[in-house]
Amino acid sequence: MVGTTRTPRDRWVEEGLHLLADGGPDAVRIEVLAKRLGVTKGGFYGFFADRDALLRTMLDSWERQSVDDVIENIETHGGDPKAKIHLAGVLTFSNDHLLPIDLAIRDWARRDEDVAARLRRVDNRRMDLLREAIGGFCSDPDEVEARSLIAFCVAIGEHFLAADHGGRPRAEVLARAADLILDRPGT
Amino acid sequence: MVGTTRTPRDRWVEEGLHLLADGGPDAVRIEVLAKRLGVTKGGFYGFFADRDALLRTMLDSWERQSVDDVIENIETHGGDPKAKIHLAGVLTFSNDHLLPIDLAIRDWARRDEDVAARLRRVDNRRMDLLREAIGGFCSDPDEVEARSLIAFCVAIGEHFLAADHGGRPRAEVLARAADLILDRPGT
DNA sequence: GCTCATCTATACGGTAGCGTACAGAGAGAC
DNA sequence: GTCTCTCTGTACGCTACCGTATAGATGAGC
Repeated sequence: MVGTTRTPRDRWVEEGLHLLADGGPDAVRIEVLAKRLGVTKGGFYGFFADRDALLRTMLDSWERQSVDDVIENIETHGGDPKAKIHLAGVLTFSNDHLLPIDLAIRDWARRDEDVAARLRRVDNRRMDLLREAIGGFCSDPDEVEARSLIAFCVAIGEHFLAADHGGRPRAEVLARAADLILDRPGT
Repeated sequence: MVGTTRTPRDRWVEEGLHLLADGGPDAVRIEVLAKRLGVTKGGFYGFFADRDALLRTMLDSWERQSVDDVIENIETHGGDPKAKIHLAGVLTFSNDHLLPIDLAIRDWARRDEDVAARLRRVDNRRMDLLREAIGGFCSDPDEVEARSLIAFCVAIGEHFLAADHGGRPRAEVLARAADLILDRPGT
C-alpha cells in the first residue's frame, strides 16, 4: 500500500465515540477531535463529507460493537440462562468503554428519529436474549415479557438514578433486585 | 410598582426549561431563548449575570416543582400505599411538562457534579415515598429497598428503552410489571 | 533517490453565540 | 403631562466551530 495512514478513519470514529460518551452528541466537535488526536482537521474531510457523516459512522460502529460482538461472545461462551444474562449484562452494562456511549445514545435517541431507530434494533436484540433466558424458568409469555422489561429497565435505569440506599451499597441492593426478578419461579 | 415587567424573570426560566427538555443543556442558548420570547437578549442580563446563572435558576425551579409541589400534593390527597405510588408516578413520570425535563436532567447529571447533587436530593425524597408505600406490604427492609429500586428504575428506564414487546403495547407490559413489583407479598 | 498517493498544516470566509454598552421606548405614579 | 424606572433594541468585539482550498510533508514501493 502507498502512504501509511497516520491518522486512520477509525481513530476519528473511536475518539468521536469517546467525546460522545463524555459530553453527548453536541460535544463531538471536529476541531476538538483533531486536537485530541494531535493533528489539525485537515485530514478529516478526506474521510468524511461532514460532521453528520462522522456521527452516522460512529453509530454504525457502536451498533456493531454492542450487538454483534456481544452476541457472538455469548453464543460462544454459552452457559445456563442466568449465566447468559449475567454475561450479556457484564459485556454491555459493565463495560467501561461501551456503557457511557450506550447511555449517551439513549438520551440522544429521545430527540433524533434515526438514532431512535438504531437503538430500537439494538434493544430488540438484547430483549431477545432476556426473553430466551427468562423463558427458561417462567412459562407465562406475558410474565416473561414483564420480567424482561423490568430486568432491562433496571440495568439501564440504575445509571440514571442518583438515590442512596440507607447505607447499603448500590451493588448489594441490585443483587437482591436481580434475585427478585430472575429467581422467583414463574406462574 | 413602577414599570410593568414585560418579560419577567420567570418567563426566561420557564422557556429555558422548555429548551432543556427538547435539546439538553447545550440547547439552552440565550439568543434562541430571546427569539422564542419575541424579544432580543437585551433584558436578559438584567435578571441573570450570565448563562450559568440561568441554568442554576432553572435547576432551582425544577427542584421545587418536582419535589415540594408533588409531595405536598400527595400528602394532601393521601390514599393507600399503592394509590400514593401511583399518584406520585402520575405527578412526575406522566407529567408532559416535568417528565422530559426530568429525563434531560438525568443525562446532564452524568457529567455535572452540581446537577448530580441536586438530582440526588430529588431522588432520595422520591425513594422515601416508595419505601414508605412498599413497606406497607413488605416487612424485610432489604427487600423493600430492592423493590423500591426496581420500581424507580422501571419508571425512569422505561423512557430510555426502545424495545418492542412482540405486539403488546408497552403500557400493558408495564402494568404486568407493576403487579410483579408492587403486589407480591414480601417475606 | 524518485514517484505518488495520502495525510497534514495553514489560511479563509461564514455563522452562531457570549457578554457589554448605551440610547431610547413604555407604562405607572404623581 | 411629566418623571422615573424597567425593559428593549442595536451595535460591538470576541471566541468557537464549520467546511473549503491549497501547498507541502511523508513514507512505501520501486
